[in-house]
Amino acid sequence: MLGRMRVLVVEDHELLARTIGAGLRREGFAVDVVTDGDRALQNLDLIPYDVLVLDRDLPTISGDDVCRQAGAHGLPARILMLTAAGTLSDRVHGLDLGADDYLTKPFDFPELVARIRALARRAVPPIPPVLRCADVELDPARRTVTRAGRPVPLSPKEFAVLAHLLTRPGVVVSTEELLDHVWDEAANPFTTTVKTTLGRLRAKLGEPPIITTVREGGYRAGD
Amino acid sequence: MLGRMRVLVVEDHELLARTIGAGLRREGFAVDVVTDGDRALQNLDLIPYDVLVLDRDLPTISGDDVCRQAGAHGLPARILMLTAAGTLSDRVHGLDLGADDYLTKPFDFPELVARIRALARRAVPPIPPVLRCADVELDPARRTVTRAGRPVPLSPKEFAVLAHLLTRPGVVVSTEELLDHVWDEAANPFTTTVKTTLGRLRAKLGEPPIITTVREGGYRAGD
DNA sequence: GGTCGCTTGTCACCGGGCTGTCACCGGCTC
DNA sequence: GAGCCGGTGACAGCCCGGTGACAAGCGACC
Repeated sequence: MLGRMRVLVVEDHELLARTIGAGLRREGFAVDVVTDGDRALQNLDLIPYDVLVLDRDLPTISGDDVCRQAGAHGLPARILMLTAAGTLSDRVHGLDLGADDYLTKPFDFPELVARIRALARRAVPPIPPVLRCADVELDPARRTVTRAGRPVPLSPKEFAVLAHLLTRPGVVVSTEELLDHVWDEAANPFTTTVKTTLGRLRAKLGEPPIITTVREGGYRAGD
Repeated sequence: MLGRMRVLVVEDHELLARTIGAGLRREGFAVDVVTDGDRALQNLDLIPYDVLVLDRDLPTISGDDVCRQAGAHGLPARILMLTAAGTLSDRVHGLDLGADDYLTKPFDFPELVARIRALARRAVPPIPPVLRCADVELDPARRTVTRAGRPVPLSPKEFAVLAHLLTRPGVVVSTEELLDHVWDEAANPFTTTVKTTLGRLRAKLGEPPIITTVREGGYRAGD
């Protein structure tokens, strides 16, 4: 990766924070260190960090909250969460909150560096964890869809199609692309599978329509 | 992110491979499963996967080699490596080879799913540029045309003709060229199809005219 | 193991809008 | 004024997409 990578370390344990900061600087990163969530959010507003190293147990504002707000702001930083040795569900929950990776304390420093590098390689901003379109919300982590607050039960295929459409609202997605990404090799492109699935999806979503058809083109959600 | 969810699982232990495949399909991913590195590379050439779940210990071609070659090909897939419980340096090495994440066996299935989701949460493909001419805008991705901000509903043929003209503003496009690019081989060159379509297109675009006619030459948009 | 229910792929059929064709008209050029 | 060339309105066939029905596959549950 080109240029210096900007890293923000958020860690309330001061000694640990300094140690991490110094170590990362020695590895060539441009590092800022703050010790609480308020400062973290302030800095995030000002500086386009590449990676955010975030302790989960913070005073005032928790790491989870920082994570959520960072996601909501559409901030470009990749998030690496530091957690105390916890349960599996804790760890999974962290990822689904919008973190891109996590590391359990205590950790070895080379691993932290390697993970930061791996994160910085992903040049692309993360997507906020919940997809919205009008009064439809799709939560990838919880695998749920609601319309006007009411749950809409969807089958796996229907959910995948809707998720695919909602990632790029307003963009027309062709039948071929849907077959490529939602179905697998076994899918027969000469059948009516896609349009049938879309019909069922539309029926479950109800009125007014969320998905429009573009003749000869494909389907579009939103706008 | 979740919309694009094509996953290739490369795992030589057949039962494990099947289990992972079935589980991921139930989570809504489009999954292909192969059991060796050769097949993996073949599939990677053919299909644009989003995430590659790669066992490190493979027969014939090692996971490391697949990883390297996938990286060399500039393939878009994110790589999640599965490793036997190994040393730290092994794990770091995997990340530096180009893998984006790793998981040590044995692992819990929910964690695998969470990590794949985290990986799939990634770049949106670049948006094709919007074509403009005076107050007319044509967005190829959204398949929309607006005039002075107001949407102009066009049929597929009309849209294709306008798009073709707008890609080279000011250039005269002959009827033959339009037939070649917008219509297919079945089009009958001795009929009035093109001029009829152009008439309808002009009518929908309204005043002032965007498309001018060059007698004996063809049509031109803009300039 | 049997049965129920859900999901999903396939087929047949329908309806509507797109589009190709034709006839006719109008303007420009010899 | 005749000959061309392009524009326009009407119309009919057709193709694309929507829908309902059905069956196979697969878990879940008893």
